[in-house]
Amino acid sequence: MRLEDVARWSRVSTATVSRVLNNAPSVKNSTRARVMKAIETLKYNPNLHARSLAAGKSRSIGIIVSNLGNPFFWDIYRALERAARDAGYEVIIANTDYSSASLAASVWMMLGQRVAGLAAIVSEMDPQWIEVFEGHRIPVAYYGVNTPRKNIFNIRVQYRRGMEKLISHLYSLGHRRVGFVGHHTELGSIQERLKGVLDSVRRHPDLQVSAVEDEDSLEGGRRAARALLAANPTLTGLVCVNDWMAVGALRELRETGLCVPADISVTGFDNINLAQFCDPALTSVHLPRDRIGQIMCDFLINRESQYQHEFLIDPELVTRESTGPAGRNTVQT
Amino acid sequence: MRLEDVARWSRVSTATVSRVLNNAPSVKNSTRARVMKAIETLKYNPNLHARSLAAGKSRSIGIIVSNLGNPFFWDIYRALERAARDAGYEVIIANTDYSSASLAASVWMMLGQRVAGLAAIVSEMDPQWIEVFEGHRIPVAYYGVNTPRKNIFNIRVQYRRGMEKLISHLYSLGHRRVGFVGHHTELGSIQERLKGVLDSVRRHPDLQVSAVEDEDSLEGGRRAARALLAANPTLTGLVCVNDWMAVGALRELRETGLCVPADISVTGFDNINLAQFCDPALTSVHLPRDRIGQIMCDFLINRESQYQHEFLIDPELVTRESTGPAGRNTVQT
DNA sequence: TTGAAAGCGGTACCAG
DNA sequence: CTGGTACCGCTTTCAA
Repeated sequence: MRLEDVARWSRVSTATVSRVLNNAPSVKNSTRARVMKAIETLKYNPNLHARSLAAGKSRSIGIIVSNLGNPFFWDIYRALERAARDAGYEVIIANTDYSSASLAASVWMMLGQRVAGLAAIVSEMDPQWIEVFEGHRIPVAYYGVNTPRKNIFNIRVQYRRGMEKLISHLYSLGHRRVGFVGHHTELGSIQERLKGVLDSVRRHPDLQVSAVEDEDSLEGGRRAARALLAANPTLTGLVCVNDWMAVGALRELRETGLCVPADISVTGFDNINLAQFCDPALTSVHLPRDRIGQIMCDFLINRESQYQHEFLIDPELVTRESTGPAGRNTVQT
Repeated sequence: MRLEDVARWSRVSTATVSRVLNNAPSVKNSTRARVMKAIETLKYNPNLHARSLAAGKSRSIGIIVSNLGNPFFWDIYRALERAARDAGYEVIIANTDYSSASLAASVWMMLGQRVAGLAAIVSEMDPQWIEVFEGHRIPVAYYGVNTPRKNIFNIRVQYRRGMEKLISHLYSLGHRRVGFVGHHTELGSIQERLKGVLDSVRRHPDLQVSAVEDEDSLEGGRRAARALLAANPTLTGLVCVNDWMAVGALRELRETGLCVPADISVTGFDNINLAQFCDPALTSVHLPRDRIGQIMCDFLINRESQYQHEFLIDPELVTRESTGPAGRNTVQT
């Protein structure tokens, strides 16, 4: 079923059918109706490849994320998709699993698809890619690029400030020995969170921090918590790189018989919905996923975002049940 | 940067470059090397649209799901993606949000993309689509199509058996008044779960069931639980259509001050990872997402699945902490 | 308001 | 082993 079939059926040229398909204004109503009917009865379905090849562009924007299984990314995707769809665009997703190889493949694919714009929400985004994109003239919205760069649209979360808020919160509750549950710490934006922790340490000389890393998953969080406690049984607080892993950590603590927050406090990051649904509800720091998704889409499509080149986010502390005064593990001096 | 540029640079014809790109065996090593180098230095990136238009097919398979935000669907997607990638295929995702309109759009898009195969894991899949697909000659793997049909590959979960296992489990623990947390009950496969519940009622005449529905989300589960308890304060058990909503329900119960399972038992469905990470861990029924994803992909790509036309799954009961003997709410007769 | 025809960037068949 | 060259299905001038 091709354009030509529809054209023949409705006794017009393919050009006219094409016009109808694209709502060109210059088509007589009667012919338009005839063509529409043909499309209908023939169940014609345009070949998107041919369409974007001929048009030289595709009505779709791409989004690459590290781990869609983590609700944080999912929320951003949702917001971006909604905005894109409202503007008449499709969204193509790619998941990288924090793998550089996978990222490369995804980027390649997006480029091959000739997406109209690309949202890169991957902590493993290597600066080299930025140049590749510039060469391709395709607008890209980044998330979490830390090295300042001119002429790129970047959403930068002030992780360190977020982490500092969390750490200060714990410190003021009397915690002096905390563990950090991280993941893929070699990566930029994540590294940033760890730095936030370490900075806070410097600020509070009597604070001891031990870090461990595992994969970004419930199981990863659980294993990390286990490792941390095994090496350091007297920890009174667990700072997790994100809520997703924190939920895993909570599970491990429960298993061990430790009560949160009576015996040990736990903090997350991102403030995903699940943070309110786990037990105890997680103290976290809020990242506006909806906003992020919208802004990125807005930039990609309209290209005239009111935010020049960088959009800064200062995460806000959200205190819930998982943090409390340092309890029985506290050294009695 | 087009094929022709590469051809010119390496002093060969576009045909040869194409051969190199597709690993055709009949290319002299020296020329292959030259072309490769050209591709490399020019940073040539093939236009996927042109490619699949010319080839008449695309190396990608599509997957349509109802709610990727629910880990159940995510797990299936992951398995399918892994299998597809191993076979050299890309995977295109589409999410429908349980909306028929959205489903139609997704199907249309997949058809337009000329996917090599399609996995439809949507409870709202209307039988009419099956005919559309047959007209398009594209292999489709369905999940949860209940009305028996010849010549389609379908993975059918015996929801009713699963539900019966859950209900029997509760019944044997002394529960006689249970609530059903459902969602979109007008849809086929979900309807099936509700039927499972109702069937069990018939089997146990003294069992009372009240049902409520809400959206498939943590919040939805929570609201449903609230509604159920408000209308029926003496329930001793909550049967949820899936784990995702069950986690939301657990939250509500905790809020209300009810202890699970001491005061009220809760069951899920799917046995997603999160079921082991929530508190209390959920009693559920296991659905092998990995297996499902693999089998679907296998069928789509190799088309000679050892499973003829239907793959039946009999969900297995997994007992955990969220269910126990009917407690204080039990009527003292 | 409509049609004819030249591409868009590849693929693949047919020669050589 | 390599080149020439019809398409693939649709968009988009340019004329009519």
